[in-house]
Amino acid sequence: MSDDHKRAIALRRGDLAKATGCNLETIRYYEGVGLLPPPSRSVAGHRVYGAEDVRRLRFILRSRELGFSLKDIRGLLGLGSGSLVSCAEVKAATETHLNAVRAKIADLLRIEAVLAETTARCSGEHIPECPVLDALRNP
Amino acid sequence: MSDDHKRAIALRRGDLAKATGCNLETIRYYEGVGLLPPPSRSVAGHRVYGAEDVRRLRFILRSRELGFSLKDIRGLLGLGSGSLVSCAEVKAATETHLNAVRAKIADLLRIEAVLAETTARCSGEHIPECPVLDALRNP
DNA sequence: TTTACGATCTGTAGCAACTACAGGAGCAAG
DNA sequence: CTTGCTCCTGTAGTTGCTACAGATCGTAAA
Repeated sequence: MSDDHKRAIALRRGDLAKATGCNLETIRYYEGVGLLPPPSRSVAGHRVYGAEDVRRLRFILRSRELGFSLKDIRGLLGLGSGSLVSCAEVKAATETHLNAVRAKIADLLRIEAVLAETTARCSGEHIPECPVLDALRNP
Repeated sequence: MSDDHKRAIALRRGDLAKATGCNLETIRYYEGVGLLPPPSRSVAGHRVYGAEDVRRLRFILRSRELGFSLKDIRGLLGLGSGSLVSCAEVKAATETHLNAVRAKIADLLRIEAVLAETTARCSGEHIPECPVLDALRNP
């Protein structure tokens, strides 16, 4: 009478993949790296998942969409050490990540400016010296 | 009398690394993947580089800074197949890459908006439900 | 019942683009 | 001659998957 007192849903790996949009093999991978707990098994040894696994995997995938690394996500899930992640800790992790994202955006904007400028200067004709190649040659 | 008619400079691997700012091991790696040609060797078997190697490695590093993949760079260097990369081909490759960069920027801006909004909504206090975790849970 | 097809199981190898080590030699200075 | 740096080779680790190979399992039609 412990586990699920409601009629438990039982999903196979392919079902979980479809339910979450996750790649089939990635599920096994996440189990391997400890993001998903080892699920119970059918008599034949097939993995059997429940509603909690769906929620957890959705959380992981959503975090990945937002650019968190698997290490970050381990933290968000409270698998780091002391467990029981506090709201403040999650906020801190998110802010750190936000800074990293902003840094990357700044990087890419600089790159974009250089690329846009160089291609704009290039006619595509057979000119003695190519400004694009020049830009690559001269930092 | 062929190779270098000027007094050739002779750099060891560490010298080339310093001259370009490239990591020492990366030089060997680039040789392995065919971006740098196998250099001549000293009697003892040590790699010996010249001015052309410095130019080529600088070109590679600069391209990497701008986010080109090694595959892209192989193309820019004309190692693909028919060699002799035309200005138009370089321009096309650069524009393709520019589009990819812009797409990535757009991605990151969306991510940034979500992260900024969620952390703004979070006080860091012990509130029943954490809006950051909610945001991760509900796509 | 048999047979076929799909889904699942395991382990392992591959991708990018490096980085870092282990264990052995070379070379210059004190 | 010894110390200490550089260099040599090959290989393993990183991150986040993805894709096989070869075996087994579950189900549905013939």
